[in-house]
Amino acid sequence: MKKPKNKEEIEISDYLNLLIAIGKMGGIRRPVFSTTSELGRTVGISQQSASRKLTKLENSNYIVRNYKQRGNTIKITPIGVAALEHVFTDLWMILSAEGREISEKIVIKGTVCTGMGEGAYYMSQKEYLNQFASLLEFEPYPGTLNLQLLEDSSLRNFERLLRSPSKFIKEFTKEGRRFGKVFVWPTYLLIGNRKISAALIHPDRTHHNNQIEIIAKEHIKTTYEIKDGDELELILQ
Amino acid sequence: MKKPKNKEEIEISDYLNLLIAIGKMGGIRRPVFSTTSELGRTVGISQQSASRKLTKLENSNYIVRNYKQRGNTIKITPIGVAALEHVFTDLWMILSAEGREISEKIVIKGTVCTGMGEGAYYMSQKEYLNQFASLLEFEPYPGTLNLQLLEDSSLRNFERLLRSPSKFIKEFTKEGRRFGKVFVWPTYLLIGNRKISAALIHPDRTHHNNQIEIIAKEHIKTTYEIKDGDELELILQ
DNA sequence: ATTACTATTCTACGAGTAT
DNA sequence: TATACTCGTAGAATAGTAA
Repeated sequence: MKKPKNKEEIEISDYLNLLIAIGKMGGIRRPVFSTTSELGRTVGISQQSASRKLTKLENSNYIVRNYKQRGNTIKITPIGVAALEHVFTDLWMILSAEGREISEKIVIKGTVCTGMGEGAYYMSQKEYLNQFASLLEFEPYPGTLNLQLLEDSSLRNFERLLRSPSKFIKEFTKEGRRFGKVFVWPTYLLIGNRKISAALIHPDRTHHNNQIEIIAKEHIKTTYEIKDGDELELILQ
Repeated sequence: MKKPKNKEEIEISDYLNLLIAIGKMGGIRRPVFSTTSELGRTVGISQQSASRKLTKLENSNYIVRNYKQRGNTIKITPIGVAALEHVFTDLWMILSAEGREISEKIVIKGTVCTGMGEGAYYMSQKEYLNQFASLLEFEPYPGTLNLQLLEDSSLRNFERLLRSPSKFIKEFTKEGRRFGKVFVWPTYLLIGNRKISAALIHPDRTHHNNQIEIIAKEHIKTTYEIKDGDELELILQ
């Protein structure tokens, strides 16, 4: 029988080592098998403490686990991943800040331009659209907004973004044609003083030029009266 | 092995929030001014706790600070930055892995050299030997193999290792002489295509030079016909 | 083997306060 | 104001052990 989940507030840093240890086993992508003794040994605490901490992580919905005969299968939940990503972002921000100012947010700035129409073609495939919808908080408009990156800092942030954690949609084949994997980073698009939920998408983590593609719920250009050459900012979450 | 000192050990995760808060103020690049009350408020602890934690961070060389009339100027030291980077790298690794096994091998490379014979002296104490045996999968030979680290990457990995979770053997007193705490990291020693279970031992998490000490089941030099100057690799688990 | 309970030890927190 | 001490206490960690 499932135990009742009493929502509990925990301080992530008290559990960071344990979560990282589980993550290193692969617990972010799939359930991994371990025991409280092994985990305790790994992070330098007792079996009992590991047990207690696992219980707390479970009650706070940071992990789910199934007890097997000799141990647990443990998987970090999206909530747990989000907590880890939050720490990651903080560290990224302060470790990569150059010069004096630490900006509260990581920003990618660019000017609106017109792409080759490929974005619209791909985004018109319902397999892509459905997957994007399941990853994001919105159903994207079947087209992309292209931004040309100008400043070095934006390019660097983009490169860094490519190496940072992301969701992605799976490749699929349709009518003999292969549609590849696409990585997705949820962001906000700053338009005037409005903050629009959006996502930066990119097919490849290892290559890029200075142009990026963005999807959002609406067709940005018409909905917000944006035209080529306008400068927009993307705020990473 | 150097005579172990009674130096203050801290667990980075207990101080992560505070270090991140200081980092957000810019404390990685320059000394920043703050008070214990302000820092406490920022991370949700009391002024007293912030004060105590700052003192510990200082004693562990994670920060330096100067007391002014109404607060401190605080700067995170390279050691502190390395600790933050270590957490960052861990998170980066596990959050960016795509369905694959996490298997980034961390390697420390060095050339065999002859130590001062202290290692053999310490390792000849049965209290040490017994404790090592209980922590490791083997009963160590009562002596150490010394490696001189040459490459920057090896030194960096060693520094990182020092800040990572470890087992340790407890200090003890014998015939009026104090034998200190020693930290232990199980590793593998690569000799040709053989992978020997070994352990890196070090008396101090906060200080090091470019020489490391390794223990294994056998006397490495005679068993594997190793001589001074030979280059060996240590693979961290 | 495990997990995780209870009892006990111990550490870390914050209140009060000296400087 | 500051920092940082002492100290009572809450809760975290571990030992012992049941299931």
